[in-house]
Amino acid sequence: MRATQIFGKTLREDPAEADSIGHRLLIKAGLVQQLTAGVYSYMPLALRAIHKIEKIVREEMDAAGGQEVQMPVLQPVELWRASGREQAFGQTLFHLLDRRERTLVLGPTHEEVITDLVRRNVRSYRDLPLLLYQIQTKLRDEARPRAGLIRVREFGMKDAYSFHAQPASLDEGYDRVVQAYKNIFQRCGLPVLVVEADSGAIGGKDSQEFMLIAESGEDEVIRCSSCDYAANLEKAKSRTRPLPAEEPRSLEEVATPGITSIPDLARFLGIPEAKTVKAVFYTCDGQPVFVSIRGDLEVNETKLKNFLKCQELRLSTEEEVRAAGLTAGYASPIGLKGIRRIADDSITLGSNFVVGANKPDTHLRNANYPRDFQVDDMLDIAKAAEGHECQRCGHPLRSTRGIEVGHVFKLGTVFTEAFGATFLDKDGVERPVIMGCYGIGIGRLLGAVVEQSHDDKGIVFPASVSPYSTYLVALNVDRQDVRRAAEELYDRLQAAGIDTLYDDREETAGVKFNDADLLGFPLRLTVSPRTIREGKVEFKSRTAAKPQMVPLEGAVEAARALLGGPTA
RNA sequence: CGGGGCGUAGCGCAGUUUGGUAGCGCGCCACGUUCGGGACGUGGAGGCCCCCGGUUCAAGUCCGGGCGCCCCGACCA
Repeated sequence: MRATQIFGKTLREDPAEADSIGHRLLIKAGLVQQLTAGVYSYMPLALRAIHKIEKIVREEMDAAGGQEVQMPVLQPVELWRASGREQAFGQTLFHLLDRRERTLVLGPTHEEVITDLVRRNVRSYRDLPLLLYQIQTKLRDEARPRAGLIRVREFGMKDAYSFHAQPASLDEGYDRVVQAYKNIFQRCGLPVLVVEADSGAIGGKDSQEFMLIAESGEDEVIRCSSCDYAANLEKAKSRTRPLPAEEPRSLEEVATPGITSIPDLARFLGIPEAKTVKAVFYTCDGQPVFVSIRGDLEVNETKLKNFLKCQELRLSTEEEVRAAGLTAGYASPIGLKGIRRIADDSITLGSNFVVGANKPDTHLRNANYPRDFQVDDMLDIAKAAEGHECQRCGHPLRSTRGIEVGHVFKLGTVFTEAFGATFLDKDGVERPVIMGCYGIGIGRLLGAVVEQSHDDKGIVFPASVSPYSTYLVALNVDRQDVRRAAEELYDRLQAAGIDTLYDDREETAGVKFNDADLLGFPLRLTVSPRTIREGKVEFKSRTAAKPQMVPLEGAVEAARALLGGPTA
């Protein structure tokens, strides 16, 4: 492709509405353009990168035994009512009416459609296992699109679904896809971390996310500084350090005027925050829930929500707290009645805690579970945090941010039971098909690559996903000898299967070199009066500090060797 | 949904306080000079000042309403 002909060009100035580095580079390099919030057009260069990513994805999915299909974006809402996910997705699900006033939705994902498809086509255990995948546009009316290609409302996604007769087969298929994903990210030049993940309201058992560690990432990842434990904050567990054992003392009131927060309370009484028990009030689908947790910890709302199995979980309003007969700031699990009580198991790791007295300006010392109060349920609902101990090895945990580029789930039979997708096993018994699902955001992957791989001059594309492998610069294109040498080299590169963007514009050297750096293809070749005088061409790798000269006649071979074979 | 910011040429922005001919830089077109890290000169094209309504002799500017975009938070199978 010639730079004089390509659609789209680089920007000289930084775009105004780009926060992350990756987003800024994508726009400045002219790769993508926003149409409306969270909706982007892909320019020819970006699309070439996307196609290369998709090729890698297809190769690895096929190698894992996948078969590619394509399912509709337009879907009847009834499918979503059948699975219960019209509610679960809520406003994120795009709805529309057709001319006959039938409600359709724009697919945010395809579990419903694929399960329906499998129901119609799978009868016997002999039809299983199956791994089906597609690369299809997804639409989600996100509350807040942001960060360029990272969170958008319309995006390309590779989604795959596996179907099995036995749990062991699911485990095996799941592992195979995980390996395929590792291969895909590695081939795209992305160092990803596989972390344990929450599977959401309608999830199954195991779930893992593939995270690119990045400052601009939306997710918080907790990982061990020593062993390989890593998890999304939503899922992460940590070991809570027990407090030194003490003889239980008797309960006594203490005046704490105006002290309503744990930090104030600890300071006022001269005790560590861990010696207090914090009370947090939630409203779970309209029902109040009283949560107790050791004062040095925070509630992990995802864990709590999963346990309560509710649609909506939120902090209670002041009115709701009052209506439940509680005194905000001084609420107590002691003597509590008529409200569901949940506690984090951290309250057993210590004794003689300070808790609220359920009357203003007063707390109680020496509260001990279960001597002084009981709860309905006790489980791990604590948020892991930097500095906590790893539950596997005891070393300190670290917190980092990450971009989720892939997510895999063992769904089990949640969907197949809802849709009646069953098969007959060897014994002639009808069973629900066991299911797994696996996603990779294609556009997000491109965004992640750029976010991750750049320097102060621009993008540094890994060769595997670079729009072109080679940027051929001709300087002084008005000179016939330069023009001829550059054109000839361009032809030879193309004939050799090396995909090349040929900068034949009448621009100065600075403009061309800066664009070459900004676009970040792996190899830059320069033909100029200076080089052809010696019968040479200048080679510069995007990551190399200095260029080197290569004879013109050996240039194609040298490029091929550098790039590791044909690249088109 | 709560909080904040912004809508003026393709892009980045000034002008709005105090109403009076719509500007700057980059980019774009033409010609000339330049030619290895975002050159220079001369000439030019390009505007629904987000939209609707109001006030006024006069509105980019003031008033009312709406829409859009961005950021923080909530939310995010």
